[in-house]
Amino acid sequence: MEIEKIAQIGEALGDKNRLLIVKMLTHGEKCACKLLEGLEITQPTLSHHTKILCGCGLVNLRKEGKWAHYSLNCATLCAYKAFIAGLTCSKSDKGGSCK
Amino acid sequence: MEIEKIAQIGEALGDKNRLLIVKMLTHGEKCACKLLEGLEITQPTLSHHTKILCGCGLVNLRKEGKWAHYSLNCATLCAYKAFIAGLTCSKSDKGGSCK
DNA sequence: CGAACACATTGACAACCGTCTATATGTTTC
DNA sequence: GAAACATATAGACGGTTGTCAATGTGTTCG
Repeated sequence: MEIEKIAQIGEALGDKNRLLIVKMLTHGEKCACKLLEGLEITQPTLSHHTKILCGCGLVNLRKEGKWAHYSLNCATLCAYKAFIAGLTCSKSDKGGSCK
Repeated sequence: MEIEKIAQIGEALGDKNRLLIVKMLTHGEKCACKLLEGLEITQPTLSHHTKILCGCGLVNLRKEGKWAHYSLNCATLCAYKAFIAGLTCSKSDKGGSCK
């Protein structure tokens, strides 16, 4: 994965509300209305954030009738995890383990 | 670590040049002049980026004479790694392993 | 001291961000 | 079809961002 893409994901994760959305989605797929309950923002603002999260590929959207169901995109999340995990603190820190 | 702090780190990692700086620092401490060589930005812009990276605690600064030596802050990096690694794709994804 | 060097700070700029209100789109239900 | 509902889009707002040229600060060396 190119560095621009990683930066884009980092940027998406660089907002408290989007981080909260991602955290909520770790418990499984959720509709926008459920996400909204857990946040202190208006509905259009949530829509804006979900668009950014989908835009960087971190979140999937499944439309069902009038509902929008959001879920984490495992592939993208894992790619980001792998990149971050690969950041070692020093040369001797083999594998980047944080004991 | 509070969610605001994680978001701040994510934001710091949400820029290509800062990501490149962090990557360079995984090979050990480096002075600003060395970092500058690996980037296509001016010296003041680098200074701006290092300030942001230090500000969120991801990077350490060690001054030695006229040189500024930068290195990764293991504690902060590991805390961020732990948070990201803890983001699971689904309930059944125990431990968030990305096989 | 004075020059050269490494880096930080200032101030400017266009571009972008997060947020809101208002409104539109599409769906379900009566 | 009309009303109610779930979500998206548009437009506006102040604030922030990444970048640069210019300048300042502190250090080293002749």
